[in-house]
Amino acid sequence: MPWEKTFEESDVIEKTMALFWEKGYAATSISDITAATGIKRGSLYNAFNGKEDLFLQALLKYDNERRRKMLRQLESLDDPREGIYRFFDRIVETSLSDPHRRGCMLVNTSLDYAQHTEAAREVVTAAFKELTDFFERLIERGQTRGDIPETVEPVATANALLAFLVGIRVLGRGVVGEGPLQQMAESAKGLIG
Amino acid sequence: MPWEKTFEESDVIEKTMALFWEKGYAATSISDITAATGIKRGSLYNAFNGKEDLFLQALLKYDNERRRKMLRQLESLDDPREGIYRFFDRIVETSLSDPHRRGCMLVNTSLDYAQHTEAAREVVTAAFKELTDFFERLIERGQTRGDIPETVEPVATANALLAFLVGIRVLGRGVVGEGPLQQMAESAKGLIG
DNA sequence: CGTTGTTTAGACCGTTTGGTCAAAACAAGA
DNA sequence: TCTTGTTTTGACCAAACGGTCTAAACAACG
Repeated sequence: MPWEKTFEESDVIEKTMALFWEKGYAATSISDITAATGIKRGSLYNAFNGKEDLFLQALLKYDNERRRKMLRQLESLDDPREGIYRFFDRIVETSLSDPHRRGCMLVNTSLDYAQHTEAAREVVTAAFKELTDFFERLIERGQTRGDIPETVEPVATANALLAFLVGIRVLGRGVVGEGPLQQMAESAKGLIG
Repeated sequence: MPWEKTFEESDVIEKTMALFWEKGYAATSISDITAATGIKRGSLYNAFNGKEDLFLQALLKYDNERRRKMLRQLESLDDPREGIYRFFDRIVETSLSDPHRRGCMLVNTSLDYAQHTEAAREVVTAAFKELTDFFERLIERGQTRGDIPETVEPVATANALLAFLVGIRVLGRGVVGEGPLQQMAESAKGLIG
């Protein structure tokens, strides 16, 4: 008896994500979303629970399809040090190649931390936790392989790399150009020799 | 013939600054401002040119009374390396002691770079330029005094310190606690030996 | 083909948005 | 005290906000 939806929910979320990513939560309106997706207002509210829910879905999609995917790829490399190197190369490259200068949606959201739902905050917190764990793990693996000096303290360095990541992604939104961004990435790599 | 204003413009800007600083441009409404200052709507528009102008004034006030003041203090120290050390100690301390977790208004604004007026963007750009110049200058002075190793490349390191600054201030808004923040500051100091 | 249960469309809701305006209030100079 | 030029006040504006709701459109089942 039912009737299939005429749109793919994940397509809507994908386009919605692009909006929240670029303009942030407060500056993105429901009308922006209906305009960008072609979905009519009523259908949107029939499929989702409102703006907050839409944002959470978008954030989860970003987290799954970008952050998680990237870490998975880099973790599978033979050389762990190379994993961290490539991580920062890709961060800089991604920042520069995006014409909209959207940066990283998780970093953007972390700045408005207090304004968001508990659910959204948990996504951000977990994502950053997994990032430092990723750095820490790769550092330790690099040390057992002899590629990374034993003088490098894994936990502290992982936190420092996180700071670099956030700094690069924020400044990459427009304040700073290609040169400085690359220098920052080189400094980050320098922390693990 | 005139009639003096019954409020101090700088007081209004001060309270307005606190709002924009905490919630950002888009999430702060004119009603928020009239509520916080007690100024009636019409008087506000009589004294200022609107929301964008209000934000610019607030940003300038922040830049002058916080960033400029801090750099001036630290630059007058005898030991330039100590200047950079104290800089990061104060950044962490300031981040943690603010119950509202507002971070740095210039950093917050830099994330919404594209959304702001050209005038506001110029303030941010100039502020960050002066920050890297500050780091660079202190590094060079530290090197001529023999306190900072000659192997430290002033320009690249200045950019790296800027990345740390931004990272610490963003993560200090809530995602991360005291321990990691201090570790990041220590890593920043570590860049200049 | 009619019933059933969902989706769609878009008019509609009250509230809030940034911004304006006319009239009243006012202090200082004449 | 009366004029003068600015400030204050609060009502007012159109537009946009997030969200609701009803009626029509629809595909699948009996």
